[in-house]
Amino acid sequence: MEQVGLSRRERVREATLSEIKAIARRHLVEHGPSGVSLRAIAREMGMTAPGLYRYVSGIDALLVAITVEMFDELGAAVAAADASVPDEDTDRRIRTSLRAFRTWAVGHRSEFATMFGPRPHVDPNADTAPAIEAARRFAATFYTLFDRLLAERRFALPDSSHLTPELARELRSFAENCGFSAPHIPVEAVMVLSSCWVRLYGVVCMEVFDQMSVVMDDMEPLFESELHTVLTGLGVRYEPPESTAPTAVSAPD
Amino acid sequence: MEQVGLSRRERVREATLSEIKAIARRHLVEHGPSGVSLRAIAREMGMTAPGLYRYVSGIDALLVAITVEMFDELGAAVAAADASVPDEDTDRRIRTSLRAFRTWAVGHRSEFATMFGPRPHVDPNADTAPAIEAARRFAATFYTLFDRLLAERRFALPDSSHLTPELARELRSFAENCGFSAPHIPVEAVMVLSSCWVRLYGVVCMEVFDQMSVVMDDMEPLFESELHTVLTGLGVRYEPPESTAPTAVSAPD
DNA sequence: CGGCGTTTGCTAACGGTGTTCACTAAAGCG
DNA sequence: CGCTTTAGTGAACACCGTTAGCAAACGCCG
Repeated sequence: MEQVGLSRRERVREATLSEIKAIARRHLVEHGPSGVSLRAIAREMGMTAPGLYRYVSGIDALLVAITVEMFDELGAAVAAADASVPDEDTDRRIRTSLRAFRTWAVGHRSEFATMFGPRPHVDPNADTAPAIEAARRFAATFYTLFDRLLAERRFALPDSSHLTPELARELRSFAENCGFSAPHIPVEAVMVLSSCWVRLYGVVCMEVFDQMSVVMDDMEPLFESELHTVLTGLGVRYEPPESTAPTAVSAPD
Repeated sequence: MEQVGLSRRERVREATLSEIKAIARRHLVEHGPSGVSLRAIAREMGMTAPGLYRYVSGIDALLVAITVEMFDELGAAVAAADASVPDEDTDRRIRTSLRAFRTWAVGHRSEFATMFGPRPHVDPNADTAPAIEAARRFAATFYTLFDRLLAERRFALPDSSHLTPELARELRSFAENCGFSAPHIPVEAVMVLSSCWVRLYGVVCMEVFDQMSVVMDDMEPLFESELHTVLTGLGVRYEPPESTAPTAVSAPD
């Protein structure tokens, strides 16, 4: 990327750090979250564990670091999908983006779990700020799309009858802290956004976390069904996914 | 419970096994999932780690065992809540049961995470069948309530226009394998059930897994909001929770 | 080119983990 | 009482994260 003004030393340093993160990432997908160990990484790199401490302050920090990368990667995947459709076709852009989210998730289960799954008892000294920032960046992708829908007045804002003061307060806090909504966005809209996100997050978690696996072997139809009702409620036209083999994680060639 | 015809030996055996599980459970809530270790448990019991292998085939099996207990406990909590309201007041029973689910979840985050969170790379030799069975038993609680709604024709079945063959197939599989629906339940109903469950599962996961924590500090209003729309769609009257301090986890003892 | 500080990586060590094996001591039973 | 089954131990192996001290390489600057 941008290692222009870096001294030779800094360049090789950056390179080994990248290698560390890459191997960590691979171990994550191959052996699960608990399968990421400094010693194993060092072994694979032909060095010893303490040496890694020159690059990473500990295993927790390493996990945070790769979490950042994964959020960026997910964001890039979604953005790429979004960019692959004509700019003015908002409806298709949204469908495509959301499907890209699910596709990435089911194709990267371990990653998704560490990004969106339970945070193990996090000790206060751990600096998770970068990961949170990365998550925020990722979310922004969807905010802009949603903003567009809002601007186009695609859906009617729900009447604020069942919108308790407490909920309104939380939604306002949400809108303020999450970075988007520079113009004062109505809380009702934030609520619609939350509700939609809850549903899609819910299906995807169910699928990735392998709930239901005993009882249902392909979750894509259920995702599509949720997507359908969510989009409809948002005033976005639903269309089934374009061919490309029903679900089967496109194992081409 | 039912240790009637057990020899003295079997009784004390059962007792130590219970102690093991109890300590494991406590370590789980106090130090997180990775904080459960056979050596620590043994130490606390005044014995050595290998001794535990007389009772448990390994740490994975122990985790499965306590997962079973946790599902039973969650099921009991929900059932107790359900039983605490007059039998004929279906609406309130449903509200109470679902709120009991969330309350238990937020009050037992580590447990919820191991029950409903991502399953770490599960090696095939692990026998998770008991946990799955326990989960099934738990789910049954809600099936019966839903069955009642269905019998009372509380809500209109969605038209099967956007019900693709694939979705229908999966829903049928769901209905067959999950044990309820002895009478042939319409797939449309199963779909409504799935959709509702997805939403509530979604909010609760978001809350327990601490997504949003940066952006929103009390998730109860959002849960209530989802509950509202879910119930309304189900033909069940929504009522706000009965006072009892907004969220505050009813610190047990 | 030589010197010298900085950076890198090593070894050794401590304390922790799961798990296996061989063994003793106790408990139960005929 | 004697024999069998069982509970529990100790030692060992192979891992893990992390710290401290040290030696070698690197790169800069005179």
